[in-house]
Amino acid sequence: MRLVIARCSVDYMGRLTAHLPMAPRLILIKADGSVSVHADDRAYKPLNWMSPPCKLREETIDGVLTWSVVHSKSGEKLVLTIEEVLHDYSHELGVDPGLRKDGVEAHLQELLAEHITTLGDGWTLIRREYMTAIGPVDILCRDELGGTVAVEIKRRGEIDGVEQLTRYLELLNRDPRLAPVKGIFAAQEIRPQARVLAADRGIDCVILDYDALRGIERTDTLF
Amino acid sequence: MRLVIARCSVDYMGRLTAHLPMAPRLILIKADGSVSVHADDRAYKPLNWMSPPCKLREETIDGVLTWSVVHSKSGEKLVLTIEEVLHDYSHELGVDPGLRKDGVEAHLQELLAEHITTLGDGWTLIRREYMTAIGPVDILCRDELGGTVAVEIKRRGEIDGVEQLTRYLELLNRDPRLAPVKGIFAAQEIRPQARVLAADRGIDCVILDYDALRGIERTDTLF
DNA sequence: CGATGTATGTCGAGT
DNA sequence: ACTCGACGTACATCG
Repeated sequence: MRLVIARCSVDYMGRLTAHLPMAPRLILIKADGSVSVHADDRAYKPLNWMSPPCKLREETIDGVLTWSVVHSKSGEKLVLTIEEVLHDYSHELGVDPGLRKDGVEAHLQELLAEHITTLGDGWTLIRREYMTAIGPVDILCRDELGGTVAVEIKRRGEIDGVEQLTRYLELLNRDPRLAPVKGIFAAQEIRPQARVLAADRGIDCVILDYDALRGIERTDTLF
Repeated sequence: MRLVIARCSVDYMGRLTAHLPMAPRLILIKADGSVSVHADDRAYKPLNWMSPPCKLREETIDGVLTWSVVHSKSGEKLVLTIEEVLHDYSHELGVDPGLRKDGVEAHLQELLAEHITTLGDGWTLIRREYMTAIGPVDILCRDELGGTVAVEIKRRGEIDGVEQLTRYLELLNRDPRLAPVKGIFAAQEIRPQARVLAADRGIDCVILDYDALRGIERTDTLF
């Protein structure tokens, strides 16, 4: 990891063309080869950057220090013209042990599958990740009358999730062993427009309470 | 802008729960209040971060240095436990003059509207951003036989773009002054699955050559 | 303020 | 290697 603070101008020629006029900025060079140019705002997003794999070449042209970063595959190019280096510090960090995450969609799916009766008394799970030609349906189950139900789970329910479930339902309903298949769109939060579209398609909406589902799971292991 | 390299462990409690075990990392504190924790890889993306507006509080609990960053609106929390500070440097950068960009979707739409015959000889523009109840169609035009054509433009053509165009077509075809309306899905690059779905819906796909379109525009102003 | 569409999205998983 | 969907997506624009 190398940290350079310098007055520089930057030109990016790649998926788009962009230019940054001369100003003091942080240039961050990571061990994976990536280069990013940060201002003192915009949260963690750099003004400009190059992702690995790429190569940095330092050269002096007519007395002007220039750093050229070229992407090894696409040929995208980032050119930094350095006017003045204000700080330059390098430090070896080593490989990071990595991040452990909890609480994403996969977990929601797991929890709902284990507690499928959340959707209704007498409901039973057929299986999680039920495979179809166009991809896996999150949950396939039966309601209390034995009717097939396909459940699409999202953290936030938006229109494209309803479209996705619609495509699954269309396919599943071609299978005479399953048809008729009802749809349930389940999410922690469902956008009004998605709700309207779902209603129009005859799909039921269910709000999932993540904490409550997790609570069922952990009633025996509370602090 | 403050750059700290330190051995630290990190806990995030917010939209999800995450933990980073103790290891040396870069902690980047910007003037806008944002805090990000970087490893020596993963391009520009931090392992963990807090976006502004947020507040950083440094305190020592039982001899352990702790930085708590709390988001001012959502209450999300990032806690850094610092074991050893290896480098600590601050520098005022001032306000950045900002980035100038070229080459996005709006420009593609403009260019295609101006050169609608790219789609076919004798084609004519009805209008850009043709308004419907569910939103504006990118381009509405007539083919050489006077038939109405709705064009959806994307930089990258994916399934949801086809869905969007399908909804527009359904609506436009209810207008007897326009019907029948054909659909064209135009993009610099179209995903195979999007292409299949489009074919199934009777929608034509067109690949847009941004450089060529821009070339028509600039033949008189070359370097 | 919510809804919508773009992004140099990035990232990871599956094929 | 490529495709696809999720993301603590973030972000701007528009109603």
